[in-house]
Amino acid sequence: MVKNPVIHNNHFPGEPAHVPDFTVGISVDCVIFGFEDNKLKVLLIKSDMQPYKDHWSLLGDIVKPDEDIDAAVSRIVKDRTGLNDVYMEQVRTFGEVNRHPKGRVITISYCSLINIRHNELKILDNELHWHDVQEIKEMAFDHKQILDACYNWLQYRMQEHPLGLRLLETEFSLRDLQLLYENILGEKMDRRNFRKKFFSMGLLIDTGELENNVPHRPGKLYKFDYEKYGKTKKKKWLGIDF
Amino acid sequence: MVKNPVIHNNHFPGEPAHVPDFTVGISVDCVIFGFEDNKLKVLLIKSDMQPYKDHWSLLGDIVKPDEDIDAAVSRIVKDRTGLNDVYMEQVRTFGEVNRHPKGRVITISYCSLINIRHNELKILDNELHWHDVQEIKEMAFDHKQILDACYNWLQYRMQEHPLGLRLLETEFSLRDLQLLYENILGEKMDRRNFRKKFFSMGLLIDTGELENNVPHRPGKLYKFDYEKYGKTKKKKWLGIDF
DNA sequence: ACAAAAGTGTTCAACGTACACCCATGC
DNA sequence: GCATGGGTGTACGTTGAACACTTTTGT
Repeated sequence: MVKNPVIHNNHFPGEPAHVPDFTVGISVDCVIFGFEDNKLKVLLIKSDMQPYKDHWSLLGDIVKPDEDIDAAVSRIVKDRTGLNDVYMEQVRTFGEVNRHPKGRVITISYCSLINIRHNELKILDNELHWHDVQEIKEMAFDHKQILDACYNWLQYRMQEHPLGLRLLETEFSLRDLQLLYENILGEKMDRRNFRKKFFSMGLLIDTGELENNVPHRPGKLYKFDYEKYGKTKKKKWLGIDF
Repeated sequence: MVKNPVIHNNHFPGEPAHVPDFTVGISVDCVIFGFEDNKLKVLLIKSDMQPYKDHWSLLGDIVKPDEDIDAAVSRIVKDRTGLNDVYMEQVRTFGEVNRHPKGRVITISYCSLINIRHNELKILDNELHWHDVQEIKEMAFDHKQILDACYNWLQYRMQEHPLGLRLLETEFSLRDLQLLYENILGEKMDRRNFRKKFFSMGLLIDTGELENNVPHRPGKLYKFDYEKYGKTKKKKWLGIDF
């Protein structure tokens, strides 16, 4: 499927002298995380390509020739979840020669975090739905490797930045927040220390509301102060502000 | 230069159903850092492509159709510096539609760290040489943006991991090490605290040698214990051990 | 009354930071 | 003997970790 794999120049340019005329496909693959029932979930569909038919696959597509990479990711997320302006970040590019059975395809992986209840799945072909990240063993292509990289990325990043909040409802209890951290990081935490740490950031707004329909003393509900957070000085990472 | 930009399917596959037949170029760009005269340096050549002719450019090349991405980077580094087995890491992929004047080219940027004295520059076309990172203002394509991302990456990473040592001679004084950190991070540090911190890692081997030809009391020379470092438990980051 | 989780402070250890003096060498 | 940087220790503040009891609500 690689056509005319001929390179027309060998002069070691500092940059390509022209676009070569062999075909390399560029795709993006989206690891869209959600959180529900105290479990980290990822949105997958079934592959219909041999030899991976019926294996689970990330949501991906070819990047169109006149489309920015981020735009391709936004398009996929929008088409599948109905959501615009989703939090997303490039994680890593995978391009082993034989990673794709139909030819050379290099894929740029992105991680997105969404609230699983504030979206509605669309284009439900190939059994699009949410899967427990912990249960996933095998996947099509090198998608397990990509998922692992994104999960690992999430674990690191959420220890430094309040990313995880995007997985929760806009109003949440500190219990919700702690369970989110405990489940994604895979470790129990001390409730007092956890609360202390979050309050000391000064970015939680007490809504005045309480949980309801809980069979115990209801906890306070908070919102995250995105406005204040936006004004705080942040370190840069790979040229991007957080 | 984009040929036949036609996509043959619109069925939202979880993966590309086949490699599309429009041409997208894939390149790698290498930010090869060195350190000399207390300055961080990067290896650049002049571009000979309009409209960037005579602008400085990173070392890059098209990824060959049967070549892994890492292999392309190794090839470029080897061809330019003569070095094998250089430390390198993928940083980020850049792919704006109009980033390249000759068509759609997506580039995967890598950062490499080498000892500027333990290599010999090869293929010296287009004024290949080392430049002070601090002095670089304008570059060809989006290469300034790539350089900034890699510099920022280096600043972060070297605060967590002893990467920077790869920029020094195999035997170095603590003064060398501190100057390296101060220059790359752009801040003065306390000598006693700096030494304490490095010694507490337990990864410096006293060679028994001393500096010579210095107009003051000579400092001890150390080696880094790569063997012991290799055995220490490390955290994972994007699926890669450090 | 009981079950379940909310809410709350203190102590200790580890770590980072600030800071000043004597020592060895070259000139 | 003087200039230059090498080499060292202590005190303090901040941060993260460990740890238990009272309060509020639903059943």
